[in-house]
Amino acid sequence: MSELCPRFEKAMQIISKRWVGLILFELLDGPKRFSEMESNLPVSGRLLSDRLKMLEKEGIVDRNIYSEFPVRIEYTLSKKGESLRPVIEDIQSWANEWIGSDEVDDVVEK
Amino acid sequence: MSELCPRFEKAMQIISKRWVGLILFELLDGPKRFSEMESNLPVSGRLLSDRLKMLEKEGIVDRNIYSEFPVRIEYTLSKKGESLRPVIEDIQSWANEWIGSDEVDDVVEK
DNA sequence: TTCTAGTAGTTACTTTTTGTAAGCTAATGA
DNA sequence: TCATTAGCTTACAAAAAGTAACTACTAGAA
Repeated sequence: MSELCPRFEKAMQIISKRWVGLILFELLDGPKRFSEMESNLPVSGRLLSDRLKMLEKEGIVDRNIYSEFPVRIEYTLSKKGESLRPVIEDIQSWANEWIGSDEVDDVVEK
Repeated sequence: MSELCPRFEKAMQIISKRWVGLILFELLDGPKRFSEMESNLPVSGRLLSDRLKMLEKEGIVDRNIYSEFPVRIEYTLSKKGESLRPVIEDIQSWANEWIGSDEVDDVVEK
């Protein structure tokens, strides 16, 4: 059926999953804790947990546990994740150039 | 709640909608007809139709009607759409560097 | 040893979105 | 009138997302 580059398809499958873009955007800024991301992003704990697990499984995000009191867990980008920086930055540039300030809270309709 | 750049959020909302990446990838190659995309991509007519309408509404895709026999309708990228080329090309590069040939048909699991 | 506070999730449940298949519309020219 | 091209609509099934309450772990206090 599809004759597209399968690696591209797989990459899109990961990156275009809902919330993944915003999670990567957060992490490009530096290590983040679960609760920090939960309050910065409009995403529920359940989905944040799902996405972080998926990204960890894909080798894009690292999960670091610090056995302090209370326990601290930080998420960071792996080398593979960090190398997505140009993608996110290009999207940011595109958005700045082409998305009008009046349409930022439009719902994307069919 | 969210303190992210709202333009970035909006851009991600468009780009990360399922199939949009693959549709843009197709159109970067040149004008395409509906049935051509339908057979090149693993997407059903209903969703292809939905996505093309959404992309047209967002000013990313142009719909050109040629009153020949039989009628021919071609989809092309607008200037706004064409300027997404770097994003798609970066994803392609990233995929070539980081997605192993053995994982291309993995399902993205939670 | 039980209590409480502070993370970091998980579970059970509901709602929304997506996907599929089949049939429908409209225009044209043989 | 019939086949062709291009796409739309409907009805239904499957998957994903949203919500709110709940659990697990640790450590110091009572």
